[in-house]
Amino acid sequence: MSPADSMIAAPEAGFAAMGLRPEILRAIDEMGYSQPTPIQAEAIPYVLKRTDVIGIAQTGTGKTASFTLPMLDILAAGRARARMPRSLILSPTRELATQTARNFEIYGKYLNLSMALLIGGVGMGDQEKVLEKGVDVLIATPGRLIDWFERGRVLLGGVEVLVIDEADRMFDMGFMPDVERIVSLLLGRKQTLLFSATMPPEVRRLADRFLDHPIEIKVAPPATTAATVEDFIVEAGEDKKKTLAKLIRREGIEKAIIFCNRKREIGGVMRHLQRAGLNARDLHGDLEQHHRQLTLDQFTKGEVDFLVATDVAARGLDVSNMPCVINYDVPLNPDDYVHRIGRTGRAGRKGRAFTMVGPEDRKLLANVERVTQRNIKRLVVGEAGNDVIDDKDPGRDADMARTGRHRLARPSEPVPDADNSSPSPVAAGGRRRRRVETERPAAEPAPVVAASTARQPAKAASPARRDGAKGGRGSQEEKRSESPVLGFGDDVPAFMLQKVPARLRSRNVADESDED
DNA sequence: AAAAAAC
Repeated sequence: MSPADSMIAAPEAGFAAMGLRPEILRAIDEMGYSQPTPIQAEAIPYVLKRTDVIGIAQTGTGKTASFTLPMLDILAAGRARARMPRSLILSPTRELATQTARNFEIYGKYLNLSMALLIGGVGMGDQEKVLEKGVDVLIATPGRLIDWFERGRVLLGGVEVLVIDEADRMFDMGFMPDVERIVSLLLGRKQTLLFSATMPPEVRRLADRFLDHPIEIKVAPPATTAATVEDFIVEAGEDKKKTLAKLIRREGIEKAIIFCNRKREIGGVMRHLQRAGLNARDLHGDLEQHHRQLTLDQFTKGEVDFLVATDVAARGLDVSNMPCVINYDVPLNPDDYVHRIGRTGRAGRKGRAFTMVGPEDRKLLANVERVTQRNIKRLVVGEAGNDVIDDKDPGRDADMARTGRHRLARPSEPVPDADNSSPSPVAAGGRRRRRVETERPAAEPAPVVAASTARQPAKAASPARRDGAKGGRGSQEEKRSESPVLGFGDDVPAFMLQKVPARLRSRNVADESDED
C-alpha cells in the first residue's frame, strides 16, 4: 500500500485493519469502539502472529481487550476437545477473573466458542459440565485450577495460548509456586502473554523463564499512573476515620473505593462511614464469595456508594462510573498505588485519588513517589480555623529534606479558599474547600509517550530489556523524544498522553530473530 | 507492617 493509499484508508484503519474476523469486529462495533487504544494497536498484531508478548500500559487503557480480541480470532480457527482447554487466562483475584470472562462473552458473542470460569468460593457443578465437553477459553484463579487438575477433570497439555494477567502480581512470592506448577503442566508449544501496568525490574527478570523470544511492548514506562487521574496527598490527623469522613464531605465525593491495608480495619471504617450517613460496604478476602460478588455488583450498579476494600479490589476491576479512589492507608507495595488509583480515570474519563498519610506512612509515601517518579500534590482538609496542618513533627522535615521532595505549607502561609488558577476539579464549583500545593522542585514533566517496538528495525539480537539490564526505574539517562503513540498517527487522544518524565522513558526493541 | 489464592 502506498503512503497515499494509507492516508485515504485512514478512517478505516483500526480494528478492521488488524485482520480480526468480522464476527469480532461486529461485537467491537456494538460496544461503540472504533479505534484501538495504543496498547491494543501495538499488541494485537503480535498476538495474532503468535509471538510471546509482554504488554505494559497504564491502568484503564484497554489491556484486557489487547489479548481477548486476538485470542478470540486465533481460537475461532479450531475446535476444543474434552477436558482439554485451548487457552488459559490466569488472574490474581476471583473478581478479576469473572470480569475477564465477561469480556470474552461480550467480544465472542458472534463466535461459537465455549468458555469456563474456574474460581474458588463457588460451586463446582456448573463448571464441571462445560469443562467436560471441552472449552476454548479457560479463565481461572490458581488455587481452583490446581484443584480441578488434581481431580483429573482438566488437562492442560492442549493449551495453545497462556495469559498471565497482572503478571507482576502473579509472580510474587505468594502466587509464584502455583503459577510455576500450572505452567509446568502446559506441554509443547504455547504462546505466552503477560500484561500489567507495573513490572518491577526484579520481577521482570523472573518472567523470562516463561517466555520465548518475547516482544516487549511498553506504551508507558512501568508504574506510570494514568494521566487522567489527579491525585492528592491528605494529611491524616490523629483520628483517621474522622479525617476520612471530613475529606468525603469537603470534597463532595459521592462515590469511591476506599482502600485499607488490612482486612481487620475494614469493618470499622465501613461502620464509621455508615454512621456518618453514607452508603458503604466492605470487600475483602475473608468474606464469603457470594457477599463479595453481590457487593461488587451493587457498587457497579450504583446501589452502593462507598466500597471499603483491601487490595483484592486494587487490580483490574473496571467499574465504569468511578469518580474517586481514596487510600485510607498508603499501600505497602508502591506499585499497588498505581493499581489502586487506576480504578478511577479509566477509558479517558477523569478521576481523582486521595491518599491519607499519617506519620507512620511517610516512608511508604516516599516509596510511592520514587516508583511513580512523581510528586503528589498536598491537600489540606480541615474545618474553618482548623484547616492548616500543625507541621511540627520533626520526622517530616528530616524526611522531606532527605528525599528532596516536599514541603508542606507553613502554618503561617495563607490558605486560599479555592485555587482558581488550577484546572483541577477540586477547585471547580463553589464548594468551600481549601487546598495547598507544595512547591514542585523539578519542572512539571511534559506529556511524553514512550515509543514502542514495532517500528524499530528488528536488528537487535538481544531482547529489549532495558529495565532488566540495569538502572531500571532509577535510570536518568534517557533522552526526551516527542514520538507519538504508535497506532494513532497524529490523532492521539489526549488522555493517552503521559505524565512521564523523559528520564523514565523506555525504549523497546523487537526481537524477531526467529520470525519469517 | 498485608493480601490474595482450594477445600
